[in-house]
Amino acid sequence: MADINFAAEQTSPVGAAAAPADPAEPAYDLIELMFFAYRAFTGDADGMLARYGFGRAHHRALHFVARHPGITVAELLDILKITKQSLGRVLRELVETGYVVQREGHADRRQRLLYLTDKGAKLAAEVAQVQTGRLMRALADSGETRESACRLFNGILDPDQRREVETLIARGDGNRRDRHK
Amino acid sequence: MADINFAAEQTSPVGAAAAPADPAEPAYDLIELMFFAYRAFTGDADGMLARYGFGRAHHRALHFVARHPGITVAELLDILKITKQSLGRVLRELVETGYVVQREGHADRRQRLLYLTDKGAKLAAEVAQVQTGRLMRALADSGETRESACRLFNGILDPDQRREVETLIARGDGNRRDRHK
DNA sequence: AATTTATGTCAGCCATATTGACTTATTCCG
DNA sequence: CGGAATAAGTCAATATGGCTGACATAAATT
Repeated sequence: MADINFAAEQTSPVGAAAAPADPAEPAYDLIELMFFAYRAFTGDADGMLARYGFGRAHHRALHFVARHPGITVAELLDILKITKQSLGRVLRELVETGYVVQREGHADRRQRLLYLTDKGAKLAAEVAQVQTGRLMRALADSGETRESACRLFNGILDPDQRREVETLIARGDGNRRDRHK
Repeated sequence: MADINFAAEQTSPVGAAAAPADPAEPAYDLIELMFFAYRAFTGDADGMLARYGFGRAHHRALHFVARHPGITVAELLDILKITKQSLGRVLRELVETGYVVQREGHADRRQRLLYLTDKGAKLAAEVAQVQTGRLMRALADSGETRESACRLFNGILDPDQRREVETLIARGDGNRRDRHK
């Protein structure tokens, strides 16, 4: 009780508002907006997947299999940065319920290549569509461009991860069946 | 096996690259950048707190107590959107290890007002500083302004949450002891 | 005095993650 | 060919952070 931090009571009388450009000043606005924004963002997927008895882990697996049809278990582990055991349970459930199928690798028959079933592709697309709606609305309401948003998010990554993530996203885009024009 | 989704193999021969302005097109770039960026962002706090035997839940409590000294348990629950039982465990550990103290409410003696100890304030500040560093580097590297980043994150929130979050952040800023100018 | 509110707590459950050890099938390599 | 390495799967135990439901206490409100 002797060492309570009386921050609130010790404020100086002169209150300056937002935007402290001082680099030593904690960017509480950005920190907290990140937290609340991400919670809202993942809430979309959480709610939709819960209706099928799945959790966040299932969604992540579903999403990246949707984006990289034929991905191997090892590659998926590398993206998600979880253990084989954790992914194993989730993947087994997705296979048992008919959202994902595994096929033997062509070149390397030890591999289990992952694909979505039609049912899985439909669910993944529905979730992606809702998330896209939220992000597009955010762009419209904020007046930001998609390019600037991408640059900002990319900048938040560790510098040595940026190239890797860019490549991954580009690779996913290359797997699209619905490319037009 | 009959209903595998052969998305990858069914692509049309004409591949258009990035930036589809089509609103019906899933914004996979933004969706995945959100995921990777948030993981990197929380990784900072996770790593630092783990050295003290704490997890992500402890960090969140610590952070919001730092920002709102004298906050009540009910208010903290409202911010974090978790149950009393979940917060209770985390809070007890933070109190037992001397990072948080509870004082009886002045007006309402049922309340337990939460404050950080000096030790707690130091840890919270250290984490906030590292997160701020990441976000400031993101702004610098992306060429975006802090204002545009805030607008974008705010836009990701549910529209009816935006005012509430803005108010919360402003209230936290009002509790700063280190306001200058 | 009765009710409501703020907080805390007990007990149990679930989801997601971890580590470590081990198996099986297959490929790679000397 | 045969041994080592690799891809995947599995068993068992553990930790964390959520949850529900039920209940207790003290203080405020009516």
